Amino acid sequence: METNHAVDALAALAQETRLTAFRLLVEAGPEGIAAGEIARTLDVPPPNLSFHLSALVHAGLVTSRRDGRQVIYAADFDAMDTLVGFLAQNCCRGEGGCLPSLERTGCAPKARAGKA
Amino acid sequence: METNHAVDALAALAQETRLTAFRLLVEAGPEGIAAGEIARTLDVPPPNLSFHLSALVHAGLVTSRRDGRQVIYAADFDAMDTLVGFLAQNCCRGEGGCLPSLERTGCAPKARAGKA
DNA sequence: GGGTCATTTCAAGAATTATCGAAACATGGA
DNA sequence: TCCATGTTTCGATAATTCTTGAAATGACCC
Repeated sequence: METNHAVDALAALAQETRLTAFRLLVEAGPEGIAAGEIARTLDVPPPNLSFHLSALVHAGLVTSRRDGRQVIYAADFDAMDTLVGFLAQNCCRGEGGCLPSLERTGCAPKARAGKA
Repeated sequence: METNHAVDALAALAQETRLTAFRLLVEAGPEGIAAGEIARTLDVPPPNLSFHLSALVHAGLVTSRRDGRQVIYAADFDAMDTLVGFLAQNCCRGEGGCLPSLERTGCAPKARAGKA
């Protein structure tokens, strides 16, 4: 991941409405949520939300597809993995155990017996 | 980690000069680097860099201490761990293995035999 | 086609953030 | 004390981003 791309992704999440929307999409899983429902849940005017959602799409963190009249947005989990991976590398340069928080989240790769 | 704090930390890293400076500080380790040296390395005017460094300090990602005439900045690894942990939780809600990239970085907690 | 719902685009203004040069501040040494 | 060095603060400007309401687009149903 290049620095520029990382800056874009970080900037996309560095805004309250967008971060909250993204968390909502992550919770919703691959099925995603319609734009209107996000707007209602977050109590954000639709044009405003549309602006922020397209920022997330532009940053590659979210995908969109049309379903009838609705537009469904969904988190791109691979992109998030890439971003977290980038940050991890910039946090500890590969020294094992430098991200102890990950133990609590359970998000790290499954432990393999004997591997250090 | 509250959403607001996460937004602050993300915003701090969502700028090229700051992200580059932070990577430099991570590479330098706990000993840190003097402000002037960072400015020279990044070829950024000192007042400009000072502005960005204080943004990183304000976000809690970096610490500063004076050493004679110089001010030494150092990455706060705990803060970075907290941020990555926050993102991880917002990425996969605790489902194991949702951040495969971490396997490559080697940053995740050491695997424990038998633990899944 | 006409009507309605869901969403986006547009244009303008407000707010925030970044950059720059000049000046101020702090430290150490002559 | 005076000077030199390293860094920050100040003030102004430039650039970017956010918000808002109005209008446009796209899809469905009659």
